[in-house]
Amino acid sequence: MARSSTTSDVFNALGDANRRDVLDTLITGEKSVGAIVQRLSMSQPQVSKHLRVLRAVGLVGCHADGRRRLYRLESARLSPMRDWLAKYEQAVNDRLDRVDDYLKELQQQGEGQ
Amino acid sequence: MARSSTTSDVFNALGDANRRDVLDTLITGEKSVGAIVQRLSMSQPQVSKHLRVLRAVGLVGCHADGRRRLYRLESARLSPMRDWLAKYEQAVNDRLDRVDDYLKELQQQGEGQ
DNA sequence: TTGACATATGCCGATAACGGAATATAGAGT
DNA sequence: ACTCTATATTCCGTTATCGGCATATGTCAA
Repeated sequence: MARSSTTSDVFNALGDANRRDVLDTLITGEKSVGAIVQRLSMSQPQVSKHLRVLRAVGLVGCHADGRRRLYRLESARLSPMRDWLAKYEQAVNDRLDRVDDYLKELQQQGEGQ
Repeated sequence: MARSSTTSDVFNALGDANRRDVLDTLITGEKSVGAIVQRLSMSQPQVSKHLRVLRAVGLVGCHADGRRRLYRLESARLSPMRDWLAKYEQAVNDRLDRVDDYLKELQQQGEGQ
Protein backbone atom coordinates (compact mmCIF):
# COMPACT_ATOMS: atom_id res chain seq x y z
CA MET A 1 0.00 0.00 0.00
CA ALA A 2 1.38 3.40 -0.97
CA ARG A 3 0.25 6.89 -0.11
CA SER A 4 -3.44 7.58 -0.53
CA SER A 5 -3.87 9.66 -3.65
CA THR A 6 -3.69 13.44 -3.69
CA THR A 7 -7.26 13.41 -4.93
CA SER A 8 -8.57 11.63 -1.85
CA ASP A 9 -6.41 12.81 1.04
CA VAL A 10 -6.47 16.45 2.08
CA PHE A 11 -3.05 16.15 3.69
CA ASN A 12 -1.49 14.73 0.58
CA ALA A 13 -3.24 17.27 -1.62
CA LEU A 14 -1.66 20.02 0.46
CA GLY A 15 1.72 18.35 0.32
CA ASP A 16 2.45 20.30 -2.84
CA ALA A 17 3.60 23.87 -2.31
CA ASN A 18 2.21 25.08 -5.64
CA ARG A 19 -1.17 23.78 -4.64
CA ARG A 20 -0.96 25.60 -1.32
CA ASP A 21 -0.10 28.75 -3.25
CA VAL A 22 -3.15 28.30 -5.45
CA LEU A 23 -5.31 27.87 -2.38
CA ASP A 24 -3.76 30.92 -0.71
CA THR A 25 -4.83 32.95 -3.70
CA LEU A 26 -8.44 32.22 -2.89
CA ILE A 27 -8.26 33.46 0.69
CA THR A 28 -9.30 36.95 -0.31
CA GLY A 29 -12.26 35.71 -2.30
CA GLU A 30 -13.26 33.74 -5.36
CA LYS A 31 -11.16 34.08 -8.48
CA SER A 32 -11.07 32.99 -12.09
CA VAL A 33 -8.40 30.63 -13.36
CA GLY A 34 -6.84 33.43 -15.35
CA ALA A 35 -6.56 35.64 -12.29
CA ILE A 36 -4.72 32.90 -10.44
CA VAL A 37 -2.43 32.26 -13.39
CA GLN A 38 -1.51 35.92 -13.41
CA ARG A 39 -0.89 36.27 -9.66
CA LEU A 40 1.30 33.22 -9.37
CA SER A 41 3.45 32.78 -12.42
CA MET A 42 2.28 29.33 -13.34
CA SER A 43 1.08 27.96 -16.65
CA GLN A 44 -2.64 27.82 -17.20
CA PRO A 45 -2.83 24.03 -17.53
CA GLN A 46 -0.80 23.68 -14.36
CA VAL A 47 -3.24 25.84 -12.42
CA SER A 48 -6.22 24.01 -13.88
CA LYS A 49 -4.75 20.68 -12.84
CA HIS A 50 -4.05 21.83 -9.31
CA LEU A 51 -7.56 23.21 -9.06
CA ARG A 52 -8.88 19.87 -10.20
CA VAL A 53 -7.08 18.12 -7.37
CA LEU A 54 -8.24 20.71 -4.86
CA ARG A 55 -11.78 20.28 -6.08
CA ALA A 56 -11.51 16.50 -5.81
CA VAL A 57 -10.74 16.77 -2.10
CA GLY A 58 -13.37 19.43 -1.66
CA LEU A 59 -11.03 22.26 -0.73
CA VAL A 60 -12.46 24.45 -3.47
CA GLY A 61 -15.74 24.74 -5.30
CA CYS A 62 -16.46 26.44 -8.58
CA HIS A 63 -19.27 27.83 -10.65
CA ALA A 64 -19.42 29.09 -14.20
CA ASP A 65 -19.48 32.80 -14.96
CA GLY A 66 -19.75 33.37 -18.67
CA ARG A 67 -16.76 31.78 -20.26
CA ARG A 68 -14.87 31.87 -17.01
CA ARG A 69 -15.00 29.65 -13.98
CA LEU A 70 -14.87 31.18 -10.55
CA TYR A 71 -13.23 29.12 -7.85
CA ARG A 72 -13.92 29.66 -4.19
CA LEU A 73 -12.34 28.34 -1.03
CA GLU A 74 -14.17 25.69 0.98
CA SER A 75 -12.44 26.31 4.28
CA ALA A 76 -14.67 23.80 6.04
CA ARG A 77 -12.69 21.05 4.40
CA LEU A 78 -9.64 22.09 6.32
CA SER A 79 -11.07 20.53 9.47
CA PRO A 80 -9.23 17.23 9.03
CA MET A 81 -6.02 19.18 9.44
CA ARG A 82 -7.41 21.29 12.26
CA ASP A 83 -8.62 18.22 14.11
CA TRP A 84 -5.38 16.41 13.60
CA LEU A 85 -3.40 19.36 14.94
CA ALA A 86 -5.78 19.71 17.86
CA LYS A 87 -4.88 16.22 19.01
CA TYR A 88 -1.32 17.39 19.39
CA GLU A 89 -2.19 20.56 21.27
CA GLN A 90 -4.35 18.51 23.59
CA ALA A 91 -1.66 15.91 24.12
CA VAL A 92 0.97 18.49 24.90
CA ASN A 93 -1.33 20.24 27.35
CA ASP A 94 -2.17 16.98 29.07
CA ARG A 95 1.49 16.23 29.52
CA LEU A 96 2.11 19.67 30.92
CA ASP A 97 -0.79 19.17 33.30
CA ARG A 98 0.78 15.97 34.50
CA VAL A 99 4.06 17.74 35.12
CA ASP A 100 2.09 20.39 36.98
CA ASP A 101 0.39 17.80 39.17
CA TYR A 102 3.72 16.24 39.91
CA LEU A 103 5.19 19.55 40.95
CA LYS A 104 2.23 20.26 43.24
CA GLU A 105 2.65 16.86 44.80
CA LEU A 106 6.29 17.58 45.48
CA GLN A 107 5.33 20.91 47.00
CA GLN A 108 2.76 19.33 49.33
CA GLN A 109 5.28 16.75 50.46
CA GLY A 110 7.68 19.59 51.25
CA GLU A 111 5.00 21.38 53.27
CA GLY A 112 4.16 18.25 55.21
CA GLN A 113 7.69 17.97 56.56
CA MET B 1 10.07 21.77 -10.70
CA ALA B 2 8.17 19.09 -8.83
CA ARG B 3 7.08 18.84 -5.24
CA SER B 4 9.65 19.75 -2.63
CA SER B 5 10.92 16.55 -1.11
CA THR B 6 9.21 14.82 1.76
CA THR B 7 12.47 15.24 3.71
CA SER B 8 12.39 19.03 3.47
CA ASP B 9 8.73 20.00 3.57
CA VAL B 10 6.67 19.33 6.67
CA PHE B 11 3.44 19.35 4.68
CA ASN B 12 4.71 16.81 2.23
CA ALA B 13 6.17 14.67 4.99
CA LEU B 14 2.73 14.55 6.60
CA GLY B 15 1.07 13.76 3.30
CA ASP B 16 1.57 10.10 4.03
CA ALA B 17 -1.01 8.54 6.34
CA ASN B 18 1.38 5.91 7.65
CA ARG B 19 3.76 8.63 8.66
CA ARG B 20 0.97 10.45 10.47
CA ASP B 21 0.17 7.23 12.28
CA VAL B 22 3.78 6.88 13.35
CA LEU B 23 3.75 10.41 14.66
CA ASP B 24 0.45 9.85 16.46
CA THR B 25 2.08 7.01 18.31
CA LEU B 26 4.49 9.45 19.90
CA ILE B 27 1.81 11.74 21.30
CA THR B 28 1.70 9.88 24.59
CA GLY B 29 5.46 10.01 24.99
CA GLU B 30 8.72 8.75 23.58
CA LYS B 31 8.86 5.24 22.23
CA SER B 32 11.30 2.74 20.78
CA VAL B 33 11.09 1.63 17.18
CA GLY B 34 9.99 -1.82 18.27
CA ALA B 35 7.14 -0.40 20.32
CA ILE B 36 5.88 1.53 17.30
CA VAL B 37 6.19 -1.52 15.06
CA GLN B 38 4.06 -3.46 17.50
CA ARG B 39 1.33 -0.81 17.95
CA LEU B 40 0.85 -0.20 14.27
CA SER B 41 1.24 -3.36 12.27
CA MET B 42 4.00 -2.17 10.02
CA SER B 43 7.31 -3.77 9.15
CA GLN B 44 10.34 -2.62 11.08
CA PRO B 45 12.19 -1.21 8.07
CA GLN B 46 9.07 0.65 7.07
CA VAL B 47 8.82 2.31 10.46
CA SER B 48 12.53 3.12 10.50
CA LYS B 49 12.27 4.77 7.11
CA HIS B 50 9.28 6.85 8.10
CA LEU B 51 11.05 7.91 11.27
CA ARG B 52 14.02 8.92 9.17
CA VAL B 53 11.83 11.23 7.11
CA LEU B 54 10.16 12.63 10.21
CA ARG B 55 13.56 13.28 11.72
CA ALA B 56 14.75 14.99 8.55
CA VAL B 57 11.97 17.56 8.81
CA GLY B 58 12.52 17.86 12.55
CA LEU B 59 9.17 16.46 13.62
CA VAL B 60 10.85 13.89 15.84
CA GLY B 61 14.10 13.64 17.72
CA CYS B 62 15.81 10.53 19.07
CA HIS B 63 18.44 9.42 21.50
CA ALA B 64 20.07 6.06 22.11
CA ASP B 65 19.02 3.89 25.04
CA GLY B 66 21.07 0.74 25.14
CA ARG B 67 20.50 -1.08 21.91
CA ARG B 68 17.27 0.75 21.36
CA ARG B 69 16.53 4.20 20.07
CA LEU B 70 13.86 6.29 21.70
CA TYR B 71 11.98 8.69 19.47
CA ARG B 72 10.18 11.70 20.81
CA LEU B 73 7.78 14.17 19.26
CA GLU B 74 9.00 17.68 18.42
CA SER B 75 5.64 19.36 18.38
CA ALA B 76 7.23 22.77 17.86
CA ARG B 77 7.89 21.80 14.28
CA LEU B 78 4.19 21.65 13.64
CA SER B 79 4.03 25.44 13.62
CA PRO B 80 4.34 25.74 9.84
CA MET B 81 1.03 23.93 9.62
CA ARG B 82 -0.47 25.87 12.49
CA ASP B 83 0.57 29.18 10.97
CA TRP B 84 -0.68 28.21 7.57
CA LEU B 85 -4.06 27.22 8.99
CA ALA B 86 -4.20 30.41 11.04
CA LYS B 87 -4.07 32.47 7.85
CA TYR B 88 -7.28 30.80 6.78
CA GLU B 89 -9.06 31.32 10.08
CA GLN B 90 -8.04 34.95 10.01
CA ALA B 91 -9.14 35.40 6.43
CA VAL B 92 -12.52 33.86 7.04
CA ASN B 93 -13.06 36.00 10.13
CA ASP B 94 -12.08 39.14 8.26
CA ARG B 95 -14.58 38.35 5.58
CA LEU B 96 -17.30 37.72 8.12
CA ASP B 97 -16.43 41.02 9.78
CA ARG B 98 -16.84 42.78 6.48
CA VAL B 99 -20.24 41.21 5.99
CA ASP B 100 -21.08 42.31 9.50
CA ASP B 101 -20.05 45.89 8.78
CA TYR B 102 -22.12 45.88 5.64
CA LEU B 103 -25.18 44.67 7.51
CA LYS B 104 -24.73 47.37 10.15
CA GLU B 105 -24.44 49.97 7.43
CA LEU B 106 -27.70 48.79 5.88
CA GLN B 107 -29.35 48.91 9.26
CA GLN B 108 -28.20 52.49 9.91
CA GLN B 109 -29.46 53.60 6.52
CA GLY B 110 -32.82 52.06 7.39
CA GLU B 111 -32.92 53.97 10.68
CA GLY B 112 -32.06 57.24 8.98
CA GLN B 113 -35.20 57.13 6.87
C1' DT C 1 34.42 -13.81 20.50
C1' DT C 2 30.14 -15.45 19.50
C1' DG C 3 25.36 -15.06 19.34
C1' DA C 4 20.96 -12.80 19.96
C1' DC C 5 18.48 -8.64 19.68
C1' DA C 6 17.39 -3.75 17.93
C1' DT C 7 17.65 -0.68 14.38
C1' DA C 8 19.32 1.25 10.00
C1' DT C 9 20.38 0.96 5.19
C1' DG C 10 20.65 -0.51 0.33
C1' DC C 11 18.56 -2.37 -3.64
C1' DC C 12 14.59 -3.29 -6.34
C1' DG C 13 10.18 -3.08 -8.90
C1' DA C 14 5.82 -0.76 -9.08
C1' DT C 15 3.24 3.31 -8.96
C1' DA C 16 1.93 8.08 -8.39
C1' DA C 17 2.86 12.72 -9.30
C1' DC C 18 4.61 16.76 -11.62
C1' DG C 19 5.26 20.00 -15.62
C1' DG C 20 5.28 21.00 -20.55
C1' DA C 21 3.26 21.07 -24.97
C1' DA C 22 -0.40 20.32 -27.83
C1' DT C 23 -5.20 19.86 -28.31
C1' DA C 24 -10.11 19.69 -27.07
C1' DT C 25 -14.28 21.96 -25.23
C1' DA C 26 -17.25 25.69 -24.45
C1' DG C 27 -19.14 30.30 -24.30
C1' DA C 28 -19.57 35.20 -26.41
C1' DG C 29 -19.57 38.21 -29.99
C1' DT C 30 -19.73 39.29 -35.01
C1' DA D 1 -20.73 29.68 -39.15
C1' DC D 2 -16.46 31.66 -37.71
C1' DT D 3 -13.38 33.43 -34.39
C1' DC D 4 -11.68 35.01 -30.21
C1' DT D 5 -11.09 33.98 -25.39
C1' DA D 6 -11.14 31.03 -21.14
C1' DT D 7 -10.53 26.71 -19.31
C1' DA D 8 -10.07 21.65 -19.32
C1' DT D 9 -7.94 17.50 -20.86
C1' DT D 10 -4.67 14.27 -22.92
C1' DC D 11 -0.20 12.53 -23.84
C1' DC D 12 4.43 12.08 -22.54
C1' DG D 13 8.99 11.90 -20.23
C1' DT D 14 11.09 12.44 -15.80
C1' DT D 15 11.43 12.03 -11.06
C1' DA D 16 9.91 10.92 -6.23
C1' DT D 17 8.06 7.79 -3.22
C1' DC D 18 6.54 3.57 -1.23
C1' DG D 19 7.00 -1.22 0.51
C1' DG D 20 9.43 -5.65 0.59
C1' DC D 21 13.38 -8.13 1.18
C1' DA D 22 17.95 -8.83 2.28
C1' DT D 23 21.77 -7.17 4.68
C1' DA D 24 24.67 -4.09 7.42
C1' DT D 25 25.57 -1.75 11.87
C1' DG D 26 25.62 -1.52 16.62
C1' DT D 27 24.94 -3.17 21.40
C1' DC D 28 24.42 -6.20 25.19
C1' DA D 29 25.42 -10.68 27.58
C1' DA D 30 27.68 -14.90 28.24
